[in-house]
Amino acid sequence: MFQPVPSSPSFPKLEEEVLKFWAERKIYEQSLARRAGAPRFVFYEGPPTANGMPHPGHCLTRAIKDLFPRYRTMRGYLCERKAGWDTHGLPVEVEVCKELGIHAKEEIEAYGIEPFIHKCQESVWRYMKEWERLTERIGFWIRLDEAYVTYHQSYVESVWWSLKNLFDRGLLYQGHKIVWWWAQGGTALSAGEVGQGYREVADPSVYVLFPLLDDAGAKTDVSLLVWTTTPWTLPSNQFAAVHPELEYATVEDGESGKKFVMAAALVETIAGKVKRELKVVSTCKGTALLGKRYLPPFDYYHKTLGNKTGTLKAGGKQHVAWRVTAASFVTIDSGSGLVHEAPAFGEVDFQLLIEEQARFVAGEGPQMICAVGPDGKFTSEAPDYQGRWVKDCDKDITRRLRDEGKLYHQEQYLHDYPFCWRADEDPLIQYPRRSWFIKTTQFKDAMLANNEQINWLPAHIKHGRFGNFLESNVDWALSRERYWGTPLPIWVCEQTGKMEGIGSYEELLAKPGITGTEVWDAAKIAKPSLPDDLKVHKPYIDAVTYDSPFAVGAKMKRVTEVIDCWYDSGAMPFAQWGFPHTNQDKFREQFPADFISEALDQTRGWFYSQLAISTMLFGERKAESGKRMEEEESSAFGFPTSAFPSPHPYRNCIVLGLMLGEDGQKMSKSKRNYREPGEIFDKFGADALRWYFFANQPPWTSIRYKEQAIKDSIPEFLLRLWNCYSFFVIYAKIDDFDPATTIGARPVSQRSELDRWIVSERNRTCAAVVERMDAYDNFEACKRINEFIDALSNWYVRRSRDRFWAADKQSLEKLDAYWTLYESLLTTCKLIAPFTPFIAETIWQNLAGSVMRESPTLNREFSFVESVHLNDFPVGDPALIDETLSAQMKLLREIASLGLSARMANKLKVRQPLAKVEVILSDDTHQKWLQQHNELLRDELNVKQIEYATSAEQYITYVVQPNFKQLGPKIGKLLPGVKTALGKADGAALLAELSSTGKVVLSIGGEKVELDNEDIQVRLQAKPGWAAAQGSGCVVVLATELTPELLAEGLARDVVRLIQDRRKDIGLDFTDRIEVGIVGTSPALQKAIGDNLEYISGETLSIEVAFDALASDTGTELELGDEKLTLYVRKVSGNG
RNA sequence: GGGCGGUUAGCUCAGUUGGUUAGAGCGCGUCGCUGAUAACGACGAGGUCACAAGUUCGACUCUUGUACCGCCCA
Repeated sequence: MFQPVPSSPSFPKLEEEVLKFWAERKIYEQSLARRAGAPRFVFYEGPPTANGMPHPGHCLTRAIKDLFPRYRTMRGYLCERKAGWDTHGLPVEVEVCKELGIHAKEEIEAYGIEPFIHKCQESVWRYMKEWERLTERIGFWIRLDEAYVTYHQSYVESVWWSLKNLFDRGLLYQGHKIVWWWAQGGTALSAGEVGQGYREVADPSVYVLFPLLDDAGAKTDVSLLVWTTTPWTLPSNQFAAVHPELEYATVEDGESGKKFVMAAALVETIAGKVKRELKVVSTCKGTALLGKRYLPPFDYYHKTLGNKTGTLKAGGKQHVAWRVTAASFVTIDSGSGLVHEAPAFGEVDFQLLIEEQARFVAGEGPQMICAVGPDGKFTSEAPDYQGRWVKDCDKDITRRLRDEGKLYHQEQYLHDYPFCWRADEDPLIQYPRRSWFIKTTQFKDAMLANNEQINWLPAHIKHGRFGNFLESNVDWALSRERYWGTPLPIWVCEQTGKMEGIGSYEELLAKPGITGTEVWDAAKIAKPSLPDDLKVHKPYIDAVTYDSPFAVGAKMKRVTEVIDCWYDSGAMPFAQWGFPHTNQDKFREQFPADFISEALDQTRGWFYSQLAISTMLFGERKAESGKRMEEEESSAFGFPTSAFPSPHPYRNCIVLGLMLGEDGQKMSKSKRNYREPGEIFDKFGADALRWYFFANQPPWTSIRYKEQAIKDSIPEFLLRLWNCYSFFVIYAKIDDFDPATTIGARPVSQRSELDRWIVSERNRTCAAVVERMDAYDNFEACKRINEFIDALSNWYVRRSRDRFWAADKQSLEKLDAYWTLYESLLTTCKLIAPFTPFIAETIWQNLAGSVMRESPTLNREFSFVESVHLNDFPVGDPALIDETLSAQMKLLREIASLGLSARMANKLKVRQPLAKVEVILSDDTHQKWLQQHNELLRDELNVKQIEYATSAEQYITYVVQPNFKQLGPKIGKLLPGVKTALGKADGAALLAELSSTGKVVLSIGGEKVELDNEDIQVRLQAKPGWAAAQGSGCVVVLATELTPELLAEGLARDVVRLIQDRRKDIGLDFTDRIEVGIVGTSPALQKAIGDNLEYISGETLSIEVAFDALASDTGTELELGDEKLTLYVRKVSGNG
């Protein structure tokens, strides 16, 4: 028999019990075991970093990641879920630095790289417990004990293998990258860090004159008016850039007579700034200026290189620097329309240099000029400022230019500029650093083609944010000059500079003349607790050298860099298995992923890194000439690792929206605008949170975290279902309905219509949920589930109450009701299991568990399993779906609703019985069916009689409208005319014509239009003066006339209500008998009570109703309509 | 500055290839039920669908522009 159900359960507490049950019975493992050999549904876990506390945003990610694997498992797939942790990278180093109270790289080196690395390794697990608890508590089934970890040796070696592969294919190269550089700390900052440090500052904005040179190289009297906001970069000037399509003007300064070139559109602006007249001498397009040479403001480089030329690829020669070039980034929003270019100190400027270099024959183009050292101070190449911090020199440089007459104008320029987020006073500078790159640009088309095949949710990501990002692909700057990361596995010959890629530690050890491994051995002896994984990390790996194959006697030493940790996570599809060194079969089974999901911020992160790496390693390689990689690797791994069909490494990707805090701001720890996940679980439970995520909005909308909304999931969904469940168990226990012992359910076809209806709704819902969930649409699926629970609770149970309360415990109708509700609850459990796994399990345990325990025989019939999550997902039986019945019931509910609406509008409360309602249908298809349900409607609407009117002209008018959707494409412009004509015509007459001739002919603007039945739609409109309500296809009219009998009945019901309220107030049991006294009533009320005495007594269990005070009760003053009365209620002792 | 997304009821959000009465939940109001009961249910008020132009017989929906918000990048 079922266990009693608490009416107001503590969901958090129930959930904890479910967690215990899952763990004890190994339900997750069982769910996989049941699918052994089944087709796989591959899920990849995007590794979180465990060195920060999880917040509600992470809950969403983890909930979605759980939902679809659970669903697919129930649908029959084998879905293994391997956890993973992202452990490398700057954020980890920063955390450790914070702890140590240091920041600069020099400080780290002073502290010692070895102990620093140890601290990093320990730090990555700082919040692991919290993460694991969150993961388990939210019900995310994933193998935490088998998690992949990016710093583990096997993982690092997989990454090495992939990098060696790229290196061997010539796809890894060294170049320059302009980075945001913290000169004082000697380190580059990541984009995230730079973003944190923007402040509005006023910088000098200077307009400098660069005298143009003639063809012979002699100075002319015309200059370029060049703009910059970083005067300190002027000594490193290489070009002046114009926009080729802009209009430029040569102007003459009215005061000084100086002539210079600037953007024509800015002449007025500049004239205003200098408060002088600028006379336009001539104009030309930007293209006309291209190639013109000028004299830079400083001659540090110009004096030696000013006349240097190089050979162009296109033929001919050109000066390498100090000439006008074209750049599309030049605008007329500010400045002069000519921009000073020092390629060393800006990313776009550097790009321009690269493009210039590409125009020249190799080696003859411009070399990068840089008069600034990594410490942010001028080098000896700018002797006037040598050793001084560049920003400090802005003033001196400006003064000097003014003194030399090269400064045309100077002002302050307000803009956002990044500062070091740790050291507020240190402005960052853009600075070139040597860096390793991956030639991703070579795979742009392949990546785009791969992307094309991915199913993105929402769809706009494919060609929007992600597609655009791929279109503007630049080579991946892979290396980081840091400490805690996967070491770049390139060893370089100290003599020749030639390099080799290394694919594993073993491969390294096999090299001839290996030395340096003792450094690790010694460290391990000194500190035996060190994880062995550290031996492939700095500083130990750096110590390992071997004999150079390129020069006798020379050693191979590792380059110093580590790699971008995004590469680590992007390598996860194979590195999680240690592929190809181990687990080649696992990789083969688990590639590519069917499903991944992360938040929007991963577009340029994990979504990209995975796609890029996979495309390069496993994509088609016909573009590459030379080596036959496919053949080579086929033999090595026993199967080709290349040319996986697109898409890979993931097929479906849900891009989650960002979650904002309660105040609409980004969630941040310091603002405290969210609650710790743990508190949410304790207060509301994981199911409430999950349902809020799944059912309140599509997962990709950015949602504002709202605690109230999480709380609302409880009454709106969990409690509503719980009430149905509780209702069932209460009465099943009263009636001894036990599926284990009660005779079996009758076939659905033999049950009542209401039963058949809810069975149909149930099967419809299952089919719809499966359809939506297969399309990764949890939002719509939840909506369907919610509608079903509503139908179950608000119609099925409500309309079945009489049957549950029937006296005859063995009546078939009653048993049908129990069986139908029982089955519906069981199916609902399965249906909601992936969404709200806890409540599903709790209910299942009681409803199915008792049968399993008590009746093995019956259980064979049901094939109950010990957890709801071991079931197959219910897909719905089309044979049990009755669309007609569904439509009929919907109409019936609408009529009831309209009736109530009409009552409300006419202030006829439901307690007041009415003689009659008339229902007018625009379509009588279901009329007969409806008439069979008059009893139900009479009850719902409290009326004596229901009539379906045939001749209804007295109540309604027929509004005839064109069927826009049908007619629009056919008659187009005539439609408004048709609409007007139909509106003006007599609707009833039109319909009569239509039914007799089958068509209506109208003349619109001289054109004849013939309409048939399909071309029009009829709407009923209630005529004023009636208590009526209209819906889309029907009108309900109330008879408002109240006879004395009806009024008396209404009063009697009022009295019943008052007595019942009173019973409740004085805490009577529902079986207690009472005596009632009513004083101060009018004759009318007395008569009403007298006439309905039997009804009143029966409803209220009164053995006597008198019009006197009762001695033992003080009485309660009440109002009934306009009347005042005093009510006395007294319990009759001995239960009457 | 560029890219992407958003703006619908007091609040949080839906709105399916353009079709003429734009929905839900919460909150609010009115009422009902009183054997699911500190629940439950019904009904209602509340919208110039951010603004402006355009395409169309017809625009919340498509196009363009503007404003504001958010994210990413510079």
